[in-house]
Amino acid sequence: MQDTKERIISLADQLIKTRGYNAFSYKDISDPLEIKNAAIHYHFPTKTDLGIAVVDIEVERFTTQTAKLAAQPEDKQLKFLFDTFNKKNKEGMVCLMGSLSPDYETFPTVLQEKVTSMSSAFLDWTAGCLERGREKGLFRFDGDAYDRALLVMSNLLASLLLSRVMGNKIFGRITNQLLKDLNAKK
Amino acid sequence: MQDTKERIISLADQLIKTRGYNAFSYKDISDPLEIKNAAIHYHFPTKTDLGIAVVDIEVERFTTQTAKLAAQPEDKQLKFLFDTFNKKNKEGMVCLMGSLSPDYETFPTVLQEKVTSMSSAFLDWTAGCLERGREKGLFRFDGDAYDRALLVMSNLLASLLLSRVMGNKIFGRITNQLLKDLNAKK
DNA sequence: TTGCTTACTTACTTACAAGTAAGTAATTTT
DNA sequence: AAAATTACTTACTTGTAAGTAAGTAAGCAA
Repeated sequence: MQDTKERIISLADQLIKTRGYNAFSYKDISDPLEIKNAAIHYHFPTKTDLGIAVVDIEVERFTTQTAKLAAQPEDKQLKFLFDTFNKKNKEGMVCLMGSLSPDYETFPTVLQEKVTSMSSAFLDWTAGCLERGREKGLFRFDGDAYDRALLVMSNLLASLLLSRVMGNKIFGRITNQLLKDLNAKK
Repeated sequence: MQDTKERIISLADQLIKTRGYNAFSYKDISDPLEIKNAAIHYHFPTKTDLGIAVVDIEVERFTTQTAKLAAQPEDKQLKFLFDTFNKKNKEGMVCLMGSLSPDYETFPTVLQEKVTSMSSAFLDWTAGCLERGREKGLFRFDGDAYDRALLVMSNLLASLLLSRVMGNKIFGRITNQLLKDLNAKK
């Protein structure tokens, strides 16, 4: 029955990405899973513990997925990142960072630190990918790779947020233009 | 005593931009203003009514401010937009769009519509500014002006969110690179 | 000067979020 | 076979969010 725990995390993950951390309650999880709210407290004593688990799983998933792609050319690797966001957009979700960052100040320190280190992990990977890709002539951009990674991440993150408000075609318009700008050709 | 109403809106605006819509309560307003929560309900029967007022004021402020700048060259106009965001960053706030969009699905339709039309107003203005600026040779960018406005808005919005999580120097790194990219020179 | 409106307060209610204490059935360990 | 552990449920408690009904003091209007 260990998969109750995984189902709780998975539903919490969904709820955060669709409605936001401060807008979901244990009832939103216990009802669909047909368990009692105390069962959630058994696995995750506090909501913060659950939030931490969601962030940890997200980072793990990102780490294993990107590790699998490490041998591929950097433009393919970056495409994986865009595809991940595109999938979220189709599902009506925003990314975990986009959902958690506005609520950051309401979090206890332990959760804030998790969010910050998740953000670092994403940015470091993206910066590395862009840097190596530029060296190989796969990308063309000015300035520091880390600064460019900040721009790319912020565009991806915000494109999901704007899509939610302005309709989901917005996502493609932003990412297409973003990819064109990075493209080495011409 | 009409300014109680204005103080309520102003505090709600701050609370949304620092802690998020679903994380503040009438008590967070009534305590510092030294009034009773029922006094807020007198002016704003529901929390939705208060949210709508906050959005309306934001759009009004934007409209009057940009109208004042209409005669200036477009690069100065765009600088005003960046300065506005820079000010929020210094105050530890995110923008209203960045705060409200993740919670969008938890809003009743009337508030959703307000958020969407606020977003439209910002994007339309930015697209117009970029388009005219490009024609005059003040900006240099590829593609549709509206698509470019989407990129600029998404970078500004997300730079405040990322700054919150990664430290507020992030804002300058993103916006500097963004302005360099748009700059017509070289 | 009576009545109406404005801007509140007092004192509730209802609902629900978060968490806990104690118990239990099923499995695993010793 | 007894003891401990796992994965829960039952049945609470505490706190707070959102909203409301009824009252009131001050100002103005006829």
